[in-house]
Amino acid sequence: MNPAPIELHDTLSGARRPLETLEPGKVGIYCCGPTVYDLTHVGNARAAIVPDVIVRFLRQQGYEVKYVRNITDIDDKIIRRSLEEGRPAVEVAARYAAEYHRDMADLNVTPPDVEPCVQDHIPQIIELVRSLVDKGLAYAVDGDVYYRVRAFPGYGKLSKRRIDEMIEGAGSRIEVDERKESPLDFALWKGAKPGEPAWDSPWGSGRPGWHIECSAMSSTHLGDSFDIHTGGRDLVFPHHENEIAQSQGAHGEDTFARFWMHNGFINFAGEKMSKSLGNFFTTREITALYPPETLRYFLLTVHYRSGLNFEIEVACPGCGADLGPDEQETGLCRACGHRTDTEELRRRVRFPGLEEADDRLAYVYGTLLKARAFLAAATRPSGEEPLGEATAGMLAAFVEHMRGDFNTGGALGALSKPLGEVNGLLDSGKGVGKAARYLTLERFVRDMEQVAAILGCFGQDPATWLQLRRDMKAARLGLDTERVERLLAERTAARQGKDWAAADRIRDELADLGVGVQDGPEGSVWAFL
RNA sequence: GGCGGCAUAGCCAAGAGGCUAAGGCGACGGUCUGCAAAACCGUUAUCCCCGGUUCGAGUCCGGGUGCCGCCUCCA
Repeated sequence: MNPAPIELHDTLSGARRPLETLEPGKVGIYCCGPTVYDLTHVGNARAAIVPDVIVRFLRQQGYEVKYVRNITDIDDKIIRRSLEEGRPAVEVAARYAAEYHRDMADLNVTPPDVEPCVQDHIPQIIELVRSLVDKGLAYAVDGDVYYRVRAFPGYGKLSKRRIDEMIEGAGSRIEVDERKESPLDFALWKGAKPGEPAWDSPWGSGRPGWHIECSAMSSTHLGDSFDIHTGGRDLVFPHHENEIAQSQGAHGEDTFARFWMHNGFINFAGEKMSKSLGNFFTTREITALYPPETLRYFLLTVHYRSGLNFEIEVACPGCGADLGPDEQETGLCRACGHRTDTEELRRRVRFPGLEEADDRLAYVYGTLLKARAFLAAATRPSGEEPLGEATAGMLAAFVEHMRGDFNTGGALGALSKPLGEVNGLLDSGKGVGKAARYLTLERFVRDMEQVAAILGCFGQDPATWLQLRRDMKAARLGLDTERVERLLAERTAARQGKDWAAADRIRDELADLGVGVQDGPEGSVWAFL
């Protein structure tokens, strides 16, 4: 157990605070998981990867972590979807839960210790609602039960707003239900409508409202009080505000989550991802183009609380010009007048940020591959030698950044110098003793395993990953790899005959395909330019 | 309208009072190379504007300006 403090930003206090857990050495964390009504999008991916890295880091630091991430499988959106698909809501939920699990596995997200779902917690939910009614914090109307927001003094403390301001601002936007005492009162229990999933309750047949499940499931699995609660920024209000009202209303003001962590949004072309804007991308659309780890790495290059911009490039199929945002929307190229339909444009989208992440990952894995090959071919020296300075300090610097509110961006930056140092040693090793060279590389490889355990990146077999990456990039670019191999063989023959002119001509031809060659002592290999 | 967040080099991005403001991409120069590429080395910023607090501020406070988000389903 490392005594150095871990600091994290808490939304409720609005400040960075040292992590002090309820029980020393133990952390209970609740993560608001998905509502399973559709395929996960990249925003969902981020909301899962962020707590995953937090949990991994806390464990690496010696904490015993109990990680709970729920699945919301009863909800208006699921019911709507089930009507669209003409299938029972439970089937819809089960299907998208399975898809979610597949995406999470692809993205190397550690499964939670407990993954509760609403359907399995109806009794706990009813009990919680009943206790709120008993305390005067909720009231039943016609089979519905509403939370009496004005009866909870702290309402608004998380999202930093006041009830009166909200009513004023929202008056024109919320359809006021006359049966509610206040427009802000929210449903804890909804009376059954025909065709909807329903359970018996003291207020008649019905189902839980949106927020109550997280209050019930967190206390069931982590207790009335626990350490960390995470979710996307948009959940601050109303979801988490309402959770606080429910849980503290039922269990006391000094209960519930001690730290609230919220991850920032992913934006496309500078604006929030949204279906209506057509800038909505599922996780799978991305992982069809790039290795899943590339997406994961890309999401970790920025601090979790910041917004993250996904730049999009689409070239006009007609003239190759980059299309601007409005051209992307209309599909009409201003330069040549070519019109392209939306589906076609989506297939042609390129993500410069992901390209860069992909290249960077290839550099890291390439380094790892070379370092391991070197170590496998050499014998370990006996005795001790001072290691390369950057490599020796790498893990400590990395961890230091992580301790400061899980700053993955800064932590990743701490790998650069060591990476350069290691590649330098691999290249020549000049000016460094043989033993120091070996031991530095050994240390690097070993510490990168720690880094990989924390980030969930850099942990695959380098050769396998590099191959996957190359295949996907070839597919993405429409590269004929057989032709490349053939040209490469021709060039090798030319070089052996010292026919430099022919060799250079073939190299130009390969360059036109987007491929560069690297000549080394063991022959030539190709890579993307 | 209310509330919140952000503004650091050509682009992305760390930084939460104090040694020479991380890192990545790009660009330029060099090493290596048949020439290249890859890899390595080097160069490339005084932090939106104004005022204040402090011995000292990118970092704190006040006022501008500009983006973004939430207030309705949203990760």
